[in-house]
Amino acid sequence: MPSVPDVRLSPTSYVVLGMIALRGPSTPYDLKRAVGHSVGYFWHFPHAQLYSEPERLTDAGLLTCESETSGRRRKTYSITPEGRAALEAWIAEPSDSHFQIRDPAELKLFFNEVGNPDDVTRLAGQQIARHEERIALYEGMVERFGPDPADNPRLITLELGLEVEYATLRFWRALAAGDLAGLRKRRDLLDGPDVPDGTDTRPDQA
Amino acid sequence: MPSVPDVRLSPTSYVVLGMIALRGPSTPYDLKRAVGHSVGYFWHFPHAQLYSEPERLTDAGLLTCESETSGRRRKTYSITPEGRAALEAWIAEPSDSHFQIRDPAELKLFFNEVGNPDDVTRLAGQQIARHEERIALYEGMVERFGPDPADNPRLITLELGLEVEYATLRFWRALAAGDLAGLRKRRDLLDGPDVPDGTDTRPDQA
DNA sequence: GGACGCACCGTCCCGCTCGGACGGTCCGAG
DNA sequence: CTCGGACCGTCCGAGCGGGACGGTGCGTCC
Repeated sequence: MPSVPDVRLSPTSYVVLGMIALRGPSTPYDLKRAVGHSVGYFWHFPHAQLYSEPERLTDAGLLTCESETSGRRRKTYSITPEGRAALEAWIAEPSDSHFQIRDPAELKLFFNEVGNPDDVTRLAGQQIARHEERIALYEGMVERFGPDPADNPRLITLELGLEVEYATLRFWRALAAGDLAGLRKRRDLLDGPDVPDGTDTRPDQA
Repeated sequence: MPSVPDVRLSPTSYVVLGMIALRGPSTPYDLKRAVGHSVGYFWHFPHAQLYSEPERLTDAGLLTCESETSGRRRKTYSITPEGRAALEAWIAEPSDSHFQIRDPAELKLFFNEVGNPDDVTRLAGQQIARHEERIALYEGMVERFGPDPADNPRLITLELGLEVEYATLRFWRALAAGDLAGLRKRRDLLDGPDVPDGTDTRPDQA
């Protein structure tokens, strides 16, 4: 196996690698569309990177590139055994970091003290609408593929997306209704009132 | 009111503005710590930006800067009326974008087909532990401040964080147990089995 | 059937982001 | 006084982000 120049593989790298592994040889534009209606829903990747990243990965020996000569300039990338190995290694290795939720609305909520109170109400209304829309979208997808995740393993991720969307929706509805206590109560109903496990990680100062 | 050179205000900008609005005059290091045990939990901001961003904002007239002369070089930033106005305007204005969940684990799950099946099991186990830890941390914070969000409006955001953490935890537990159907069932129990509202946004191709 | 219009596709650019390395500062212990 | 370690600030280089721009192919209309 030829030695691979060490490159930093970012999440973007793995998305490219993964998409090509799942779909077979692809052009950047293929990737753009594939990402756009799958992982793109919860993690946005700007399209320009889907052009530059495969180049990097080709240099690193994880992809090979075939340029079309006639007509529209177009490059088709395929995954190499090294690429597949790198992808599998990443999947198998323990995850390094906790998730991030990048939600401007959440920031606005946090800083709501400086605005005026009914900003929060408006914000909540907006978020409710937004998340309802998302849920309808996701539910539609589930419906079109059948509810059984065995049919399409990629749909498992959709289920996670739905769970999070519903949770967020519940939160904003409770906030709009001024009933956060009810939210907590319903949560306990599902999970039991006790904190799960509780390693004694001490929360730090706030 | 002096005219303000137009600058792009990013979420980072508003975090800086917001933190200074809430806390009063602060040094970048103050901001770093304040962010670190609040918004930093769900949206990571690299510390270097908390030094450079206030500079930008000062140029834009949204902050003022006072340098300490003696001892350690240190700059204390305060918010100007223009800064506060910009912040309030942002809070009031409708949110532009949907949240993003940047979770490497979610990506790994999506690409699980290419790895081997028990990678998923290991992943689930890891995530369960990770989220339980987080929940314990957050619950600890809630406890220290009392459960009544009226006591501290900043804690409302914590409640959202908890809701999302619990949802995610439920998902990974269900996945580990091989019972995603049960997950869906419990969700219906909370929200009713019907898709909320459903604007007829058609899901696109998959 | 040439000219036009528009969707499709690829590239470039520039400012910001990111994380880590590095260096200075303060304070307590030895 | 000196040393060490926590505290604090700056710098740098690679990567990200998103929008502008330009080319390509195809259908349409005169």
